[in-house]
Amino acid sequence: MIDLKVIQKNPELVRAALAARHSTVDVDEFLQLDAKRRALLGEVEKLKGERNVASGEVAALKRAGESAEHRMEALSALSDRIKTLNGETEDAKAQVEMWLLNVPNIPHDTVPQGQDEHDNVQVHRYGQPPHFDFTPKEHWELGTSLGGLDFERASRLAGSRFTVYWRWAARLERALATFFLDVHTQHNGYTEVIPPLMVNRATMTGTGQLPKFEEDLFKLQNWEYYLIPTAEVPLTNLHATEVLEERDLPFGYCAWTPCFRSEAGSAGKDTKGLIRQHQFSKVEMVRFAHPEDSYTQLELMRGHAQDLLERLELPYRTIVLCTGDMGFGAAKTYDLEVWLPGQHAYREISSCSNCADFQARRADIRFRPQGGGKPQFVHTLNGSGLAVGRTLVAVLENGQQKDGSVVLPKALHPYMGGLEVITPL
RNA sequence: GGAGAGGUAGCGAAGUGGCCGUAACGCGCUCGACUCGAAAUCGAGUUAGGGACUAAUAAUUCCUACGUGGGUUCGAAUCCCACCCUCUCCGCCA
Repeated sequence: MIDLKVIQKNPELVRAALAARHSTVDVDEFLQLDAKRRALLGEVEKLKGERNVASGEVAALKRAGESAEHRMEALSALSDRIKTLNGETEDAKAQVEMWLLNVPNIPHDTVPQGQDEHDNVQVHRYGQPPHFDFTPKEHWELGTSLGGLDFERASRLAGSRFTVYWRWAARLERALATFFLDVHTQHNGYTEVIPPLMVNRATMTGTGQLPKFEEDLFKLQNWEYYLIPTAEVPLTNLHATEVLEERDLPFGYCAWTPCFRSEAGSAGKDTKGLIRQHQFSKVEMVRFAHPEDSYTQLELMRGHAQDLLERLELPYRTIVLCTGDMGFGAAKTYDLEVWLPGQHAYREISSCSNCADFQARRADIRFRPQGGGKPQFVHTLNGSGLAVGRTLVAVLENGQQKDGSVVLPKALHPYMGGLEVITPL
């Protein structure tokens, strides 16, 4: 949620920012709505003030043992008027809030202007796409023939966009996640968390999934619970409504959780393999930062994600998303794209965003300045570190040999019980 | 699922229709005194959100908030209804 005061004082800035994101939100309509709200509020507050004074007089009369009947009669009409006007004010306030909840974040100055993913800018690159003296296979072929991935049984159990992991694949998923968590907790100072995988509506609103993106979520029937689409949701909301201490900032949480996404609107996209699933696992990093420090923290967190790929010897590139391609809550986003030889393409494996105060404002996460003073909103950041299923894909496709076996990166050997090569059953 | 108790500031807690929300009292925190320094002690300060007026996130002033939402009333932390959450006991259960 962006700051109401920013829109009031600097509507031009907001208009420009929204245009850069192709948002169709109408700022002028909002300004009228808000003006109406304030006019109503001023009036109702004035009347409430009158009532408070008059009620005090009634109390004084009664204490003095005098009759207050005629005053009370007059007040009855005033109270009715307040009740009506108060209702109108509440309606106006709800409209203003709903508008604000549906407005995307304002991009940071350093974000490149652009229409869509073609205007994203590469900022970093690591490694070279490996050369194969045979035609590299795609991961679903490798995973299936090596007896690890089972798409057929998964679709029988559930439907499309699900996978059963057998044997080495199940172990590899667990190994990757454990490896990621170990690096985050032992080298990068993250605190490991196991959060709820189902959360309520307020939590989903806090990070920006609701009210705008309800169709992307799985919701339980007869329960006001949603399955989390990413651990960003529970981790960020861990401190909802809290006032943190400035000296504790910055700090970070990490969690390995399943993620559930309806993938509404991506019908036909990535229908084969592990790339786009209704259920996938991801290790997520979330950071809480001081507003003055959050872009430094974004670089740091992007480094944490990059480091994992380098430890796994996987070639990748990092791009900064342009204004037209950024997510709803982000002020700036880096995507890490890993090279997939089977697809002969770079594919997203991590997304690291600074949401600035956008989520903090929704979830009401503040910190108290050390010298005293009013609490301020913190800045929240989130990043994948990393998407586990997609990393498994990258490990398979990059490590494949001509005979169909897969050589595992050294960093994983201890996590795979010493296994170095995956060979057919 | 059954029975009971509770939800008030950073924490604990008092308050059962107006004199109690700039919220008693205690703890914590901040500043000051004492001290070589610290502890202890003493003193002062310490909720948030919104509106008006402003260059101001300054001063002033007003409104709102006692779990959430309704209701009764001239007036609700206090009375009534519904819901949420926490705790205790019982039942069930990985």
